[in-house]
Formats: sequence, C-alpha cells, structure tokens
Amino acid sequence: MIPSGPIANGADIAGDHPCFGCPVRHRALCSALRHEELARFRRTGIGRRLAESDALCREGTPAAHVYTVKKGALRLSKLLRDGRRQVIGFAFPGDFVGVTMEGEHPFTIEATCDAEVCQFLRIRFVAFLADHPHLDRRLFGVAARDLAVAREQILVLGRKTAIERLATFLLDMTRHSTQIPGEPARAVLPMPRSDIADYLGVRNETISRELGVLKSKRLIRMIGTHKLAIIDRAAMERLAAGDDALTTWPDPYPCWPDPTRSPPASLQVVKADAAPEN
Amino acid sequence: MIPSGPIANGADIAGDHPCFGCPVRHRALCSALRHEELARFRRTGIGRRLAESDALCREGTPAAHVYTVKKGALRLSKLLRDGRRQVIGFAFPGDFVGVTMEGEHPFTIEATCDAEVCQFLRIRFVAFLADHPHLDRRLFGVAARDLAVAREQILVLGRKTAIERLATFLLDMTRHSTQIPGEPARAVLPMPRSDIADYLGVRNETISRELGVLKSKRLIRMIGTHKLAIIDRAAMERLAAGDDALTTWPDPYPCWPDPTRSPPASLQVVKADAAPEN
DNA sequence: CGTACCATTGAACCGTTTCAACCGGGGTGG
DNA sequence: CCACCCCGGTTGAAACGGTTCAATGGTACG
Repeated sequence: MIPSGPIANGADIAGDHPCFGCPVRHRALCSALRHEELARFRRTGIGRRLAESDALCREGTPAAHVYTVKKGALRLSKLLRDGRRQVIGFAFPGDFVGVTMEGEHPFTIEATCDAEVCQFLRIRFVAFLADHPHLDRRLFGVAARDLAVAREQILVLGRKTAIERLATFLLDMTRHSTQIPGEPARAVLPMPRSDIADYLGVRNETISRELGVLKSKRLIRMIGTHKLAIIDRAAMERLAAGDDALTTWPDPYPCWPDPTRSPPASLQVVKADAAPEN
Repeated sequence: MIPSGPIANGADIAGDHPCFGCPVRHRALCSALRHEELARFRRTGIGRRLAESDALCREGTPAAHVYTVKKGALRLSKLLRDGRRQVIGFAFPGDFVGVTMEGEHPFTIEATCDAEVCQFLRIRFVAFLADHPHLDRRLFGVAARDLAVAREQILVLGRKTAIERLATFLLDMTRHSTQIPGEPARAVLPMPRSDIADYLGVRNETISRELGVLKSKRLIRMIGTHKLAIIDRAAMERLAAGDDALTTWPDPYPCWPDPTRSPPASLQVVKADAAPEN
C-alpha cells in the first residue's frame, strides 16, 4: 500500500570488487543502493565465515555492526534468565539483520551451520543513511515485512498445536530452497532440531515425534536428517492453516469472513465537519 | 541507534480546530507533523466512537484507513480458519494503527471497551507521506518499536508459563495507567478476560486461576474485575523474567552474559582489503 | 429488580514435557 | 583400519500443566 522506493538497476560490479560474485549482490539492502555511492558503500563491508554456533553478536551487547547473509543461515534468539531459549527467527541469504533503534542488540545472532555474512560498521551505515534519505522508505519496508512475519509467528506460537507449527515451518522452509517445477517441493533444514524446537516453542523430542507423524501419514518424506520432500502439499497447507482441527470451535469466535457481523451498526461519526468520503 | 526525526513543537491548535482537546495531539504520529501542514493534515481526520467489539476493520479486507487511538483500547487479532483467535496486541491512546505495506489488513481491529479513534483516509495519508519524506524516518521508528514488542511477545508465547505470561502482561499494563509515586503500581485492564487469554495464548479459565494464584501469594490485589494493584513488584518482575523457575536448566543454554563463550575463535575475516576497524 | 453475560471454581482429560534409554554416523586415536 | 566415543536424533513411559466441560458466582445494565 505504501510504495517501496525504486529498485536499483545500476551497472554491475567489476571482477576485482569485493561484492563481485557475492550471491546476494542483487538482493538484501545492497540492491537498494545505486551507482557510485553503492559501490563505495558496499566496499566497506567485509566478509566473515562462520561455523555452527559462532556468534555475530549477543543479546544486550552494544550494537556495532549490521550484516547481510551471503550463505548458510543464522538464528536470532533471546534467553530468559534461567536459560530458556526462544529462537525469534532465522536469517537466510539476502536477509539483512542487526538494524536496531536501540544502542544494544535485542537478541543473539549465531550461525546454525557453516555460513558467510557481509559485515558493515554501524556508524558508517548510519552516516550513509543520513546522506541518502531515500533509503528510509526502504528501511521501513524491511521493518514492515519483518513485523508481519513476527506477528504471524505470534499466531503460530499462541494458537497452533505442535504438528500445525511444524507443518507451517516446513512449508516456510520450501521458500528457501530452489524448487523443480512439477516435482514435490523440497525443504532443506540447515539447523539442528533444537533450533527448530526453540523456534516453534516445543522440545526437540516433540519435533522428532511430529516429524514421525507427518512421515507415517505420508505428508512428507525425509531425505536424510536435513532435507525432505513435501508429498501432499495440499494436506500440509490445510494442517498448517488449522483447517483439520477435529473439534468444532465455540461460538464467540466466528470464522472469517462472517457476513453476520460485518457492518458494526454502532459505529458513529463524532465530528461530521470533515470530508464526507472519510 | 538510528536517530529519530525531530519532535514537532509547532504552535498549538485553536479552539475550533478538530484536534483541539484531543488527548493525544502531542503524541502519536500527530506529534511528528509540524506547523501549517500539520494542521491541514490533522483536520482531515474524523473522530469515531466505538463500543466493545465494534470493528474498525477486518483481517483480509482492503485497507482504506489508518487510525490514531484517542480513548479506550483496541485489540488487533488474527483468526485461524477453524476459529481459534490470537490477539496480536493492544493499542492504547497515542498509538497509531493500520499502516501496512500490503493492500489489505493483516488483522482485525476492534474495540475492547468504549473507545474513540481518529480516522484518516489512507490515500490521503500516503499522499501526505509523499510530500513529507522526512516522515519516513519517523515511520521506520514506529515499525521498529512495534517489531521489538512483537518479538518480545514471541519469547513470552514460546517459552513462558501461564503465570509468567500473566505477570509480564500485568506489569506491561501498569505503563498505561497513571501511577502515584510511592503508591503500589496500579494496572487497569480495559478488556474482557477472553482478550487477555487470547493475547497470552491460554484459555480464560487459566487467566482466572492464575490471577487467583497471584492474589493468594499476595503479589497483587484486585480492585474490581478490571483494576488491580501490584503489591510486590520485585517478585512480579522476577516471575515475569523467568527467574523463579523451580527447575535448574540443562547445560546447552548458558545464562547470559556468559564470558566462557564470548570470543568465537573461529570467526575469521575472509576478505582483508577493507578498512581495518571493521 | 431481574436478567444476561462475564468471571470464577471444580474435576476429568489430554497434549506436551520430562526423564531415560537407544540408535547411528562422523571423527579420533590406538 | 578398525574400535571406540561423542553427540545429535529418535523412541518409550510416566508426570504435569493447561484444557475442556460443567456448574456456580458476581456484576453491570436495562
């Protein structure tokens, strides 16, 4: 509804430029930058290679950098003081992480597997933003998308059963693997079971068990521990959407759309001196 | 970290202006607008009065307006297809709701009690944004704050017990009631128990029961059904933070901050031709 | 003052957790 | 080269927190 800024289409990068060959140079925030300034800013990023569980930053520490994911995957997580962990989300190639309004990181960022990121100094990034105010719109777009994802996850954690959460997650993961048209969708899970469990708000034993249920119901087929095929996508989508619940729900929660409640009659205009079309 | 735009301090509104006397004219997005344009835009908003359960918009319908809350409270909620409901969040006086990148509302917005909002036509709002690009930064700030709140709620729903969720919520609610220094903090709950339950991902019976537990432990004292006093704030905060869990947690989740894991030795610079301070 | 609806309380049930044992693959050292 | 071990993943059985269903209580509103 609120239009995003224009997508950059500047000249590409020469072979000796640090961004040359970067798998996400046309995605992430990089694609919002243009022409010469683009090249100048992107050159300030340095690559870092991470192994599983290597941390980019920790919850509560001063935020000194922002990052673009080039390969692998990251997990963003928060801890309760007694050690319970919640994975807030994962970041995949092309994602941009680490931007915050506060001075310190709101969560820990670690690799879930071998990964590569491009790291930018935050003060340089902030200065660059000041020189390029048109990026604010773009930044808002990134935050708005993240917000929609986070709110969807609130629905998942608040109201879905374990198997529904898992189905939702597996379908999501197909979007991060290249698909062959006509073939069953593939999902790669580039993280240990414990990360999936902490993302979905259950224990890893539950992940194992519900994966077993999906297998025995022939909705999925495992291809090793970290890869699988979605055999019956329609059934998975019904499951993820909460359609297959065996129980009918009590009255006070009408299914949407519910024409019987559509026009709230008691809505009334208090001040009528404004334009009528409002 | 990313600085917000300047706060408006323009001349106030004359007595015949529709915004005169609005309790939030110095807050919400209104405070980001300035001087004459400010007055012109704010005049385009019309007031609406809502009774409990009156809807401003419904999940999935085209987004035609944006709103500022003046009085009362709103709930933002999503439904699963079988009717399970999740309250994504509440909006209180001064909050700005309804902005979305998509063309349709991602959730239903209803009043939880008698409420008043100021309603703006979206196309007019978008046009105003186009004329005032400095507002993009402000808009990003709003989205970033909402994002932090949503992610905190993910932690609550994914990892906290029912009583911890309730303690977290009650402490939050004290920030929306005026406090008397030296007195025990007061919290007003301007919504039915079912809204609190659907916000915290439990049934309303559970809310009743856990409220009973907090009462019997002398952490809170009810003052009618919709008001209460926090008697032992320190204990409530420990409870909300997950400090009081009776069980010690297994090893793999170190408490933060954990110096033993701080410097990930395997972090290595891949390209070293960038500035050294990066 | 009655009544309807929200809130509370009780008891049985169930999904997920907890605790424990087992499996299997990859890396290491003998 | 093979045995061993370590650790992530899987499976089983018992315990528990929250749900479900049902009945009662309270209160706000007509």
